[in-house]
Amino acid sequence: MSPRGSGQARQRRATLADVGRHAGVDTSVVSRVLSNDPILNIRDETRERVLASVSELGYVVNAAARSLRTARTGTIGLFIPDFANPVYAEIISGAEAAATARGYALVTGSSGASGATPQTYLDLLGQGRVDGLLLAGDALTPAVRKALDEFNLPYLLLNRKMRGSHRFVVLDDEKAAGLAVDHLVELGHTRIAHLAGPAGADTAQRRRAGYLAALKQAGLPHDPDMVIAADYTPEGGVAGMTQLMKLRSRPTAVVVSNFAAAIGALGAARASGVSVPGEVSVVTIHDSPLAEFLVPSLTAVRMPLEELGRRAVDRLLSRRFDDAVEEVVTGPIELVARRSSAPPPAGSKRKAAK
Amino acid sequence: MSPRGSGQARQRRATLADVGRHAGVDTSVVSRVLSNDPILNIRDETRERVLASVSELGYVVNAAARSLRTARTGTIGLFIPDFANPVYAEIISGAEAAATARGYALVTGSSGASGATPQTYLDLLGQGRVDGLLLAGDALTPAVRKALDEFNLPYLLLNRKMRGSHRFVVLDDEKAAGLAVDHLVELGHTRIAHLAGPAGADTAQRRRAGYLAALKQAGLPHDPDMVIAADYTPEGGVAGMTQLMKLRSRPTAVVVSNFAAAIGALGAARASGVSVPGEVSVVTIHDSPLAEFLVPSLTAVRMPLEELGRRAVDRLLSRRFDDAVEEVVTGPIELVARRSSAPPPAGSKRKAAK
DNA sequence: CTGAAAGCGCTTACAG
DNA sequence: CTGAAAGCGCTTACAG
Repeated sequence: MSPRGSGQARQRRATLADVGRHAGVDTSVVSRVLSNDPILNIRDETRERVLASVSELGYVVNAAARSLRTARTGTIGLFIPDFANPVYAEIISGAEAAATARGYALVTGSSGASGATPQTYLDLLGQGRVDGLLLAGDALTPAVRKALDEFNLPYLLLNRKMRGSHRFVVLDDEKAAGLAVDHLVELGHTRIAHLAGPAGADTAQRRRAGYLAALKQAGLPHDPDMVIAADYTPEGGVAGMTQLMKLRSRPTAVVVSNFAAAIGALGAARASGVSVPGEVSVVTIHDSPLAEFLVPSLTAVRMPLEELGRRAVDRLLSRRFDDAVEEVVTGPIELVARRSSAPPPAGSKRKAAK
Repeated sequence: MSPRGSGQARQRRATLADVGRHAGVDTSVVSRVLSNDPILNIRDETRERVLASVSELGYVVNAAARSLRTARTGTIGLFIPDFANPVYAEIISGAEAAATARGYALVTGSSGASGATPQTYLDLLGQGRVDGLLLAGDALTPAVRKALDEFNLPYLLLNRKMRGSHRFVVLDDEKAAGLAVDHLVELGHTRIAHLAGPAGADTAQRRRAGYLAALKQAGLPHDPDMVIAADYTPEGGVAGMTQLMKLRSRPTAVVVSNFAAAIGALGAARASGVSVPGEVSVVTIHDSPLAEFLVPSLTAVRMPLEELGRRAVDRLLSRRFDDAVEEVVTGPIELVARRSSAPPPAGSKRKAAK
């Protein structure tokens, strides 16, 4: 392992040939026994002997040799922009479960880590280390796409649609935003703002669309001042909320597109002396174990992120490369009501009407 | 890639032989040109021709073939218990940077994911997919250890010491806890409690030791009632803080061993009607971008997690397998003072004395 | 049916 | 010095 000191040879691992010799059969027989080749005719007694040798010698297949021979690796890669985003923890969990269930290894890497330029990870992928790729966030740059096409490497966009690509698995972000709006409408709100995500983010666009559709459905007017792009960060939420609080006629409720931004929004409201939910209700998309512990605890729309990871792996593994995959995960989306949402203040109607 | 439909053969990728043919040289020459073999004597003109063919054919080395030949993979694995713990995001970031800088790929996996039993990932590792392993959390169970020894696979414990293992890279948790105590002592606190982590966690033990040492250093008595084991979760913090608030003679400050637990502790204080920092100050170990946005914002000891990841990779790659590695990362540890810590309430001296 | 052989794509010791 | 050949450890089509 050491770049220097090549010595210290690792104890040699048992090979198929070792097992064959030990059991007195050909290596091909061992291989077939281990892969349960239905064609193989072998006496039970011999099979037992082979298996005993395998376990006695501690034989484990050599992935490199198998992969060289079969041109498959049994590994799929998942690239995410940032391990710090808790959304991905759940996605990874589902993806790992699905990969494991199918006998694949899932390796996760970050496409934006310090020092890891896209080229770095492309080099790795181009070397045939994975059979397919799940790409979240902005991982599919034009350069990456070109390389994937060149390598003929199957891939699927995860939680992201992209112009010109017909291979993605996403959540029903429209519905999620709609649920948030519906909840606020039921509480009696009529002036509902939206802290949308960054302009470039495709999830943000779909949530925005869901917000607008739900407003329309409820017969509420759409005020463009009430929709503000905000980064998916606490700072983004602070900036957006601060702007909303400066409006002549303030919203009585805000649908925030992202949990981190919602934390910032709560902070900004507090800083401006605006009571939540007394003066303004806040609902966020994506729940988190922390939501319960914020002040006030945060009403959130829970998304089926594990299911998203699971479905993405399943689709990647079960489709031929050139098939289109355009799937919206149908897992349960539900609003978890907590303290940050309540009926609008008594005076708000009048205020809005003036 | 598809388990069914094997057809749809991927376009064949260029091999060394293709490049050699294209450039009119032997494959071995191509290999040597690409690896910059200093022994190789070749005319500049020929070298250019080879390189041109490489780029024209889009040749990329086949990792499986290289790995089979060299018995090395150029990959190291990092196993963490849980992607949802934000501490690991920073560690991964540092580890990826270090691995990339050394020409290695870092693949990250979770040892505790649903469905991924230890055996599952052991099988994968045993197949020779990585040259070495970084293990965080509880990943090194006795079974795992036995297997690693059997496979002669180099590994290093990350952020964890373990009885009987002399291969680890950890942070200076004692110092971190000490800084937290020192900060509170400077503010005038004399009754400083500790929400220690779970009994089994080695980081918890070291933080506890640092807490005790700092108390002693400050000449403060150690009250066993003031040290309470608490899970590294918001719920753990709630339970621990609730217990502390019931003490006859309450602490005026609490050093919490973990950020998630600190969030729970703040919640519990609020629920009990105890003002932070008015009645009790809270300091946590590990900073987070969220600390700023909690109510009150949370004083935290910032740890060099990226450096931990970086060092672990460096040590794993530069040591021979049987060398002992016992390293405490020396990166900067610093206390970030925010609103959750303040001088003790005026009456506290009297109260403590009664 | 079954065993022996070919060959996946590399790297590098070695014969010339 | 340099090119050709061996061989890493598998799997599987195929000859017998």
